[in-house]
Amino acid sequence: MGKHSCCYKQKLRKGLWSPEEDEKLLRHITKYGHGCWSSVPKQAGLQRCGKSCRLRWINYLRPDLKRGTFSQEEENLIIELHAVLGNRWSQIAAQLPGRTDNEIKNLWNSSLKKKLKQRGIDPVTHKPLSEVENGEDNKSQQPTNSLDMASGASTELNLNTDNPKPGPVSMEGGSPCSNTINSTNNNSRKDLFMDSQFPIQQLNWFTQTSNKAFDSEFPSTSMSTTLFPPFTTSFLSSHIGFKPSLTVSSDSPSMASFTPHSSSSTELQCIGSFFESSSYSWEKEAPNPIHLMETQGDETKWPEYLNSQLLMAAALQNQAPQTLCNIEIKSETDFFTNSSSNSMWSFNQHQQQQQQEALQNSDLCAYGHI
DNA sequence: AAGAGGAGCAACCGCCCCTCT
DNA sequence: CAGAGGGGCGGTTGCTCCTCT
Repeated sequence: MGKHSCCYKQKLRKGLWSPEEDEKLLRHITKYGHGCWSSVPKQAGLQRCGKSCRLRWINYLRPDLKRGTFSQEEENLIIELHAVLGNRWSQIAAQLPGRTDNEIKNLWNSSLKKKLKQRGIDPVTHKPLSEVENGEDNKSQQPTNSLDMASGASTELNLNTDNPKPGPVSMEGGSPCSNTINSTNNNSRKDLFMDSQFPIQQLNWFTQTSNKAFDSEFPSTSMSTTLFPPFTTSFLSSHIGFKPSLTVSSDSPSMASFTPHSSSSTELQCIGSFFESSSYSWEKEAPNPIHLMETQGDETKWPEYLNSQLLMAAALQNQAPQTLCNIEIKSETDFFTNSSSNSMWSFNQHQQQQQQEALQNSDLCAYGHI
């Protein structure tokens, strides 16, 4: 227990990542996948802890990340999910395509908590503050979140407790969730969303019935109506979404420069081309910054740009991101291989259509298997 | 214009769980 | 079965930027 072996190693860099480090990590994972994270730094030539590499990849370099501010719908969804799951950020993040647990956690701590308080809702219990204050004496007997409350109230909310592990999503033919919350089984709660088959309509129903105050605050954000049109399959069926983020316009000059060279266009060339063409602004820690283009228009962080490039390529490959890198990426990068569910695409279908159109209109060539 | 304070974000830390030997 | 090692997660910290005074 305690620190990992890799953390004992000396002379490991800490702090912010430089573009060179990002490039090394990106190249390595793009080419080989991450495999064992502890061996990634060595193989990639990084003076970093494996965990640090993993974190960097998950929170920043992963191509499916959606950068930018959270939409109102996303915020509302986070609030509703938090009401049920509490601070289980990874499970909440699993329901928000392209968002990381860290991102959501930061949003919650910096913004959403305050918003709820301003609206008179206790961010811990999701109950009205007045009610929480009045019930302070009985706090020890009160559940801390809605799910606990549900179990305590013997709410018959059907949930699957037999599938503790995430698995292929198959919502056709009816919901696999066919059981009830077992208040005595911690795993059932823990895995509530891990199985990715939690019926969001029931969640919505649940939050509606268990927290009237919340709905009074968000009367128009009922997920079943706003976020979730009547899908027969659960929106929540995808572990991690794959929502392209076109934060850089398709007619950006720099984007055109990302088109891979015709001669021996290897993945390294593509990535290198990207880095060279990126308008990524790194000023403080890059002693020898990669050649940066003059920013034309709004300055864009390169990961956003990266997202666009990788995802556009994926989109051009018939929305088959798993073939994007011609590699297998395991573990939390399941978005490459487990993105078979189309439900996530429904989430922002309109946006994607726009992106598709942008792709078709642009002359950007897919760089195929990078 | 400069300093203080707050907000937002990236990254680290410590712990837990799981798997392998 | 127990210990070691790796992956993952939630909490926390620290830095940077922005706004206000």
